[in-house]
Amino acid sequence: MTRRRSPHGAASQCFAVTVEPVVLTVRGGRLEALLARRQGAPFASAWALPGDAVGLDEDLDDAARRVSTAAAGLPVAHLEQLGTYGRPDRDPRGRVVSVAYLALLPVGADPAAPAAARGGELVAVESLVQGSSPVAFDHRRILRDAAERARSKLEYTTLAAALLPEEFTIGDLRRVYESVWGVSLHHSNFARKVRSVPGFVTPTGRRTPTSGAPELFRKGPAAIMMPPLMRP
Amino acid sequence: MTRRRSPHGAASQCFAVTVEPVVLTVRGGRLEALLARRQGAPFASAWALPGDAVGLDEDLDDAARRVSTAAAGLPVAHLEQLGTYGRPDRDPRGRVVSVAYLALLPVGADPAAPAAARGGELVAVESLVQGSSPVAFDHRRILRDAAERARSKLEYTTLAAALLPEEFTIGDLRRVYESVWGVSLHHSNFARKVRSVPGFVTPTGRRTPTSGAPELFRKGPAAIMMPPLMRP
DNA sequence: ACAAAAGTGTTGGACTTACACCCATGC
DNA sequence: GCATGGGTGTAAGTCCAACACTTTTGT
Repeated sequence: MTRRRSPHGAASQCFAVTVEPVVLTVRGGRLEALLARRQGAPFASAWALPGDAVGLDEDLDDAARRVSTAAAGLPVAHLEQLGTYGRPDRDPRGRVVSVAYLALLPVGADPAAPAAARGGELVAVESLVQGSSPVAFDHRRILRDAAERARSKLEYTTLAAALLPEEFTIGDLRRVYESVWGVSLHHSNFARKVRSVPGFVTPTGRRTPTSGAPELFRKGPAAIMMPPLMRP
Repeated sequence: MTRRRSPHGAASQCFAVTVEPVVLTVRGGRLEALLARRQGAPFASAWALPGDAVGLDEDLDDAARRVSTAAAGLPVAHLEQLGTYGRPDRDPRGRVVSVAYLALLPVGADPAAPAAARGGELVAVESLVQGSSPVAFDHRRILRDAAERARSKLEYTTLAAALLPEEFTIGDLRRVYESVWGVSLHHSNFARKVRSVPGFVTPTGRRTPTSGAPELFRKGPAAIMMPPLMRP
């Protein structure tokens, strides 16, 4: 078996490494991503993810948290590594290896104001993935992978609560599922399922002052759902 | 939103990038991984994954295929990206970002001979993950993540066939599941489930010349299993 | 009263589990 | 025969999709 070449020996190569967080949220009943229009070449005026170079003494996860927080203007509610994209030709300026992250932002905390000041905008994921908008580099692929990861993780984890403010109703949670999956779910069967999963939601005892006075819940301690809540 | 610094501008940093394939196979009713003992410092004589630096014009997937093929002495039956490990202190020699891959090797194709010539050995994953053997760098963590990925992917994909030669019996397939999961499964219910999933296995019409003359199958076209085959 | 939001009850179907039993082959 | 490897039948249980219906509250 070939021994590993020393990473700093004569055979060592030099790569630029960036993190590319895909900050997703739900707005207007759709899944949206936080992007910015590129100012200069290459891909001028195309949509791009808010990436940045990783610091020489910075952990990848820390870099992703730094960049996603800066882009959104507030801390994200969930952050996980998505995958690494390193095709030699993916950036015409040179060899860049990008570690993509999936980040989720609560719906209430609209990043519009702080992010807009930095040039960031929320864009419907569907329009980007379908190819109806120009997207820089391989970011269309990254967006597609991020959306698919988010969609499938709603099935078997309690991640949907990360897309909601601290307190929410079962109906809010159902609308998150409906928005991310692009389907409509049976309200009563959905509520039965959610309340039957131990630790998915915990009741606060209080109610919203709206019609029907739905009960308010918090995210519970459970991280996974077993059996899962399947897409129709 | 902060613009991305040019990867080759003044703010650009320099990283070593490696691929670290975790080559898994089943032997002796256990899940085993292909490792080599380190020759020099750091972590001399500890077990390490067969990693190597990515070439400057090489795709990450290509590098992983090259390294896993070289380590095993034959092409792997499955290769997928597992995750990227980039803690600043993970290699005392400098900043190394490693893209880990999960690779699967058929049981019949024992890499013993070709790999042993290169210093590679198959080691039981359980003994490595539990901490009873010394493991270099953060490779124990990578091995744990790889084993968990393999175990969970057996549930909802048809990946188990990648751990078998081209033709196999339902019993062979069941023994793969039992070895990877470390459980025992009901033979007849298992066979019923496998044959009910469209495209999991396709019959060849031939039988093995052994007691009972079990029918031989090939891997079918389906990649996912729906509903999944759950761990007990 | 009416609309909106959520809880309850019930049915049938899909799937799983466990167990018992039968079939084919090689020795 | 009989051990080995596999296939079939069936009953109990779980879970879920679909539907109708009730309750609570704000306007």
